[in-house]
Amino acid sequence: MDIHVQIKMNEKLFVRDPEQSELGKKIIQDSILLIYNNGFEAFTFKKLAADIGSTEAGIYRYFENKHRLLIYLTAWYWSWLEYQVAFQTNNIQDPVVKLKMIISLLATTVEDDIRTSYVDESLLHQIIITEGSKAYLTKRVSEDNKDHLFKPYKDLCAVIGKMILECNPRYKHPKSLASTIIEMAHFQNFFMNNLPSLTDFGGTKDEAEIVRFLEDLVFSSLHVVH
Amino acid sequence: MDIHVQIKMNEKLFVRDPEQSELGKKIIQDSILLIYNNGFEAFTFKKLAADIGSTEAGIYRYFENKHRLLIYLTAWYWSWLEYQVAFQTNNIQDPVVKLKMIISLLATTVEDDIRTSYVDESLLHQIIITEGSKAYLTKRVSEDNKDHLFKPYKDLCAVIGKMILECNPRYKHPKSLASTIIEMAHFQNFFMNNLPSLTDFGGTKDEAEIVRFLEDLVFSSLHVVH
DNA sequence: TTAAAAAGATAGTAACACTATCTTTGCAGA
DNA sequence: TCTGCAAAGATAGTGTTACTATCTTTTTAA
Repeated sequence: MDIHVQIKMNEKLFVRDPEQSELGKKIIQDSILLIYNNGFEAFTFKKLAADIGSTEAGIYRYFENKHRLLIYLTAWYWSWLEYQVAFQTNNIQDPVVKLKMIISLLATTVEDDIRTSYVDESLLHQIIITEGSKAYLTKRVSEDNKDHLFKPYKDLCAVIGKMILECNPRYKHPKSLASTIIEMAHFQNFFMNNLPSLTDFGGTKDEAEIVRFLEDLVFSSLHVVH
Repeated sequence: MDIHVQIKMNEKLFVRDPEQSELGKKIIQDSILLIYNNGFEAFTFKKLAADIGSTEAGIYRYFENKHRLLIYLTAWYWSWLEYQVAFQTNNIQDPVVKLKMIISLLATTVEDDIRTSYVDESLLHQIIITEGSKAYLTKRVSEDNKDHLFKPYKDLCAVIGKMILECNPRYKHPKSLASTIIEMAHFQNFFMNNLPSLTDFGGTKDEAEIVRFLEDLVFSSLHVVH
């Protein structure tokens, strides 16, 4: 089987669709590498262009600026993760088991999905942990939100919210609990590796502990035994 | 009573202590205003200098760069909040009541503390919500952490962690739950106001609902009735 | 009174974040 | 095979940002 998963992205995320050309794909591939290695602050279109043997102006033909590229990467990641969730929870009936699967997908190192040739999901996952929230923590959030740039994130949150209600239809804050799970899956990971005293996992640095923490948090809140 | 609260800051946070001069205090006061109004990305030392009628070089005599200034502001805020927590929970015996007080302090709009003349805590609170995590979400975290720049945040987290254990000594993840409370008090507020579909408070936009969400989250996890 | 610390004034540089324009390449249809 | 047009490459230029340096003036504290 030689299946390629392609994710249809909102057209406002780019100037020219990077999935439609070799240069576009190289921009995605190498920007992931560069941001992963040097961080988003140190990342520039000039360095990216040099890396892929193109020019600054060439990159600008695909993305308005580096912030838009970051939003693109996060949107891509959340879309891909929602697909993973749908795929991995398919045929599971028990919403508690489903929710556990989602927590595990969120909080555990992802492997590179070979069906998406030019995106290294495991690097992208690390980028989302460190840089993801910078996509929306800006003065422009509302405008960007009107352009539906955060739809994949919100969709995933809605999916998780629904599953929470399936576990306990009387729970009062499904969406807030969903966004808490998503954010904390990443923040606890970041803290564990960089500011360990903010977590209880500094000793082992084991992602499985984050999963246990989140499961306990969620199912205690839902008053569901797991 | 004319009491002035002064917070002793780590010397690595600045080049010259801004609390020791008029210019320094103006830098703090006006940087808060500027970042509040335009966001951290658009904030520059040049604009700040123009605003306070000084020069760019003048600002650099106090802070190495704008990122250090942001770390300073966040460190100041967390120190001030820990003081608030100590003050407001003094004479309360019941750890559950104490924890509720902390949640309320974290998640509710703060009023400007008149004892700190040049810092507007209510604006600073808003800045911390939007820009706070950018202080540590960088490639430099570990180095900055070695210089103890995040100590006030970690101290507050430790205080909350202790109180969690007072409520339930057998709870397994006090520090992670503490950092979750802190982060979510802010993120749910940001989401409520900017990406409301990520929360259950989009309709009312009422901070009291965030408090209820967090209390339910915490006391469910601790298996404590509140 | 004096000297040294702080602040002000001014200038300069490298990198960043773009925009513009012109040329070359590749490829699809007539 | 020719033609036309879109994508990419090459090059240049501009305003801003993020600093650093140096010199002068003002303030302050011994």
